[in-house]
Amino acid sequence: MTDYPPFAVTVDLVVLTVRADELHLLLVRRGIPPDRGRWALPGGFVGIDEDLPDAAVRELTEETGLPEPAGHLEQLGTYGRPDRDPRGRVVTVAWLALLPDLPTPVAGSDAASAAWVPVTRLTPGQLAFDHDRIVADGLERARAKLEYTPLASAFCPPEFTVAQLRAVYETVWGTRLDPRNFHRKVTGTPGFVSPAGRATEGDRGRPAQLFRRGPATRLHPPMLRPES
Amino acid sequence: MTDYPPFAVTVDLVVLTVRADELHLLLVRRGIPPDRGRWALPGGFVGIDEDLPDAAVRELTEETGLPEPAGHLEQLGTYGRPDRDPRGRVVTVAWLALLPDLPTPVAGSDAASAAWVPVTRLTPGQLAFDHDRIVADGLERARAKLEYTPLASAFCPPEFTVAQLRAVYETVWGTRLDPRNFHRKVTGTPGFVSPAGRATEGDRGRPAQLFRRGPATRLHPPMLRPES
DNA sequence: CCCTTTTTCGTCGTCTCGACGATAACCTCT
DNA sequence: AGAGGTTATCGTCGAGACGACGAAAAAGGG
Repeated sequence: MTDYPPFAVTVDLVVLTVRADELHLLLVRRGIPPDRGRWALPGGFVGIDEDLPDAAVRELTEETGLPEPAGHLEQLGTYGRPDRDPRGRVVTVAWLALLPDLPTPVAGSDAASAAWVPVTRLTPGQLAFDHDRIVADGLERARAKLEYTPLASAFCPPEFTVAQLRAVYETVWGTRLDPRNFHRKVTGTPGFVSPAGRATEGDRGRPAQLFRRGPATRLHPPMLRPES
Repeated sequence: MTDYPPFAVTVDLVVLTVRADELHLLLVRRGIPPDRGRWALPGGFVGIDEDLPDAAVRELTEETGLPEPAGHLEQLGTYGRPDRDPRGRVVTVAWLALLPDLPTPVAGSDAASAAWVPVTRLTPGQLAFDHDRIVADGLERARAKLEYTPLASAFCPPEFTVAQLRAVYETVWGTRLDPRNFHRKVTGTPGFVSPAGRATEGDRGRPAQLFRRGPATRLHPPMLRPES
């Protein structure tokens, strides 16, 4: 190993959630150089004996303060431009996490100042390193995955209504969907959701049936987002 | 940088092509330990000042002997289990390449023994390191991408017929497709292919129109593979 | 000239989707 | 209690896409 170029390897997390009908991204304010004081993706160095998914889960639980990641976590991509980190050659493995809106406040161990930021309020050049591009890739991946997977339910609590699921699609895609056609599509696609048997109470309007995530891993046929 | 765990970073390539109505994978026989003499994915270490896509393109051109990668190259995923390489902590960034059938023989600089192997002849445990899993992920990615992108044309020469494109789908998916419906779908999807104006000569049957790749980057609606 | 092969164009029933009407089942306010 | 508002759920209808298949066009080989 002595004659191979030495790299540092990190994980960075694009953590998304839907709250108040807006798509939010988890950011931390950097407490150490470089880019001290700027907003960045949560992440950190991978341990020398640590597997990559383990490192991602560790960072996620540390930053969100949650014992168990209830949503979805998948590898997004690896970014390693030679000049992306002034400290040296750092390659980062980026991960995409989709979480339900957390009742727990965001306060991890080493994230003194972490915050949910609406993605509409992100401006180019705002984030440290190449995190702008990583976020853009994560958003595009999330939007695309809603089309052909049932992953929208990862943004929802264990039991949810069709309207909550529709709100996820509308928020992530930034479009409006017809409630009746959406209901037909969701309940008609086998394995998308399975009825929980119970219904909501106390809200406005007619009570809605509660559903859980179905066993399907893909949507056939896919839920296509409206064009333009 | 001195206090961060040192990693080695490599790139590995899942290079696919279609020849003789079979999907083939490019493999090299390892000339050095570990796993000396076993088949493995082409790849190598990333230079300390080298960008990741550059390293992938470099390895691809070295192994295939082609000056220009005519097909398609995209990042597949990163694999970094702590025990995946006995030499130490090696993280590899895997890439997926789709190439037309090469008239050039496969003979790279440092690949004394490289070969195209039909994917049907791969057996579990045959490849070095964790390359079995990387190949499986690459195959699934390629099969899925044919559904919603026009990437099947990456397996074809610059000018091709509808039947050649259909053969790609049938070979990669391992299914049969109706020639008439496939023709309607391909020529009816805007931007999938654009007519080259010329036609084939000398083959059996009616001459076929030649097409080039169209400007579309996605297929709307997607080309769904038949179920089961 | 007939047969085979392959490409290309049509047809028809089925399925899905978008646009919308209509009804059901709750709430709140008076 | 009843009226009105709000939301969920079910139906209907036409347009478009798809699978299964027939048929014509355009070549080569006997």
